[in-house]
Amino acid sequence: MKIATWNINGVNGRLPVLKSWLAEAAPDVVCLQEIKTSQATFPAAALEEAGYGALWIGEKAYNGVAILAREGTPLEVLRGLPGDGKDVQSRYLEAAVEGILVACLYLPNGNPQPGPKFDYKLAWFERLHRRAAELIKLPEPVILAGDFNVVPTNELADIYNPRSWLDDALLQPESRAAWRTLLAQGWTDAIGKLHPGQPMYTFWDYFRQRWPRNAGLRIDFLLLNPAAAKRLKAAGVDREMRGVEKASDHAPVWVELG
DNA sequence: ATGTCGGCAAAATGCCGA
Repeated sequence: MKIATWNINGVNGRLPVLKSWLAEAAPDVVCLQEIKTSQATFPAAALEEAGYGALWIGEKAYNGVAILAREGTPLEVLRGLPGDGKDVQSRYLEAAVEGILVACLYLPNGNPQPGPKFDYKLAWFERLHRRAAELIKLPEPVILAGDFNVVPTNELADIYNPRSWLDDALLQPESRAAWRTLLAQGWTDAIGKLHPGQPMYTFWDYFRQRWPRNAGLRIDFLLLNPAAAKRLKAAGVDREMRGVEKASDHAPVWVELG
């Protein structure tokens, strides 16, 4: 069973790219972030034609997440991250597919920092800690998948060169501490586990020729609870999707569970 | 500071967020 996550950066503008990747990669489950569409304008019919049922939380122009499943619609478990009734941004969705609980998340970027956007990022992270602490206890496989907007370390595995990113919210000590607190609950970073020390970048900024220079960051992750980690067979990044015409600035990341 | 995208409002250009 193949489960993927992809920050698609606009699902409607990216539909041809998404459909060609679905046909090629044939994932069973896909978590999408930054669908950038209102609830009513999500391309559900086109994805249905491509063989995928969908759940989604839209938001006009910004954010938005979706979970796609081949052969049927995912069963919704939770819509929105608990803990702040005033948070109106569409960033979190949970669904069950073939016995696996999948949480699709788009963690706030947090720039500029310091400031209210960075405060929102850290508060959102704490809410995620609380939800994840419940999920990791479940006996069935659970996967937290998405764009976590954190570069865990300055190592080459996570970033080509931190120099021009040192003031960025993605590299701040507070963001990294929140990341480590999450992992310390017992989650397995699938790519880190199977490709230790390798530069498995998932995002290349549109600016400054960063894709041609492979000047990437690793900020999209699939985190597995112990039941899911036991079944981990393979993991990878579909880098070639960053090089196509009209590419998203992120590439798909996937795991294969046995 | 800059660079480049997607989406949107109100128009072929500027803004926001990333």
